[in-house]
Amino acid sequence: MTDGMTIGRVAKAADCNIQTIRYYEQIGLIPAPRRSSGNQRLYDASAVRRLAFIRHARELGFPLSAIRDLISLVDHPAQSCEAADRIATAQLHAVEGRIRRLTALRGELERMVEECKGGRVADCRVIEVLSDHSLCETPDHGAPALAE
Amino acid sequence: MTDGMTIGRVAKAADCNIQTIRYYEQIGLIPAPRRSSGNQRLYDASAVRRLAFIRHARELGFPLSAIRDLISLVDHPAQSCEAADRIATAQLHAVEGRIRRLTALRGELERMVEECKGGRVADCRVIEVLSDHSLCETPDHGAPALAE
DNA sequence: CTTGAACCTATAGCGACTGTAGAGAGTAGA
DNA sequence: TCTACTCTCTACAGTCGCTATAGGTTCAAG
Repeated sequence: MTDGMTIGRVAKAADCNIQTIRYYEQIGLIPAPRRSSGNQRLYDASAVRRLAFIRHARELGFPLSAIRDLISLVDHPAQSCEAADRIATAQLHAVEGRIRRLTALRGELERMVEECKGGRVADCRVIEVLSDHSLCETPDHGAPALAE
Repeated sequence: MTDGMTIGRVAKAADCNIQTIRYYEQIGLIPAPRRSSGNQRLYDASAVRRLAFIRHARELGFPLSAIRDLISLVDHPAQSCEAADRIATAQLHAVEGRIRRLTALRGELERMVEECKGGRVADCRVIEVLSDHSLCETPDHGAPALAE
């Protein structure tokens, strides 16, 4: 019943689309499953769990490289937590940085939207702010560098 | 003086790297500038302003498609502000969703790092959370829609 | 006139997918 | 059994927003 699920069923169960599953297999993030006589992939329940893990971590912003590391921890649950601690701490710092930048950004966007009340574009606060960096008071000194 | 700037000077002035400028030209986000006798691009001050506008919007997380729309508004300043407001509001919602999700994640990561003091991976909180979506209280269900 | 920095084009690569084409596999009804 | 239809297969191109490289040309200083 749980054994021998086709890729479509797994995709639904793990809320992950089919191409993405094949992509994860291709880059070695999940193991290649066994095949039916007609060469179709057949998964068991553990594949669904792993995919759900990956998708959830992705939704939370972990890059695949970090997920790869986390998976190798999951696969060796008896060892010390140290590596997981390191990964999580690094991830925590990254997340904190992103929150800081996004919070500054939210303030600016709120101000823009607030002041843009049906005027004409010529007076549009949104465009004014975007045009002049000095109008924006990022508490973050350097370049916000949205990326990452 | 402001007229006839080479791409390198413009890049410095607008805090935007050279390849990116050529890329923006290629995709039609900025107009192709005139050229010197030796085929080098020569920009005027308006190009710097436009690039600064684009870079600033990018830093704020606007996708190029939204920026394209904003530019067309800037180029037609007599019309209503409504479209700019819509774009900025969508971006604001996207940013708020991201902050919510990241804040939830930060909580989990903090707890994990806290509880991960020489224990074993088998008991690791973050892995547990990542494995089971129901443990996490993200108020935001859906996709970010706009940008990043 | 020579050197070296800045510029040119064209192309490939990144991460993390998504979409397509054209073929084969599996299933349900007549 | 035949047909119709859906699902899956591989392989590869495209997405976004750049960044990097290769191999050449132009410009400005000494």
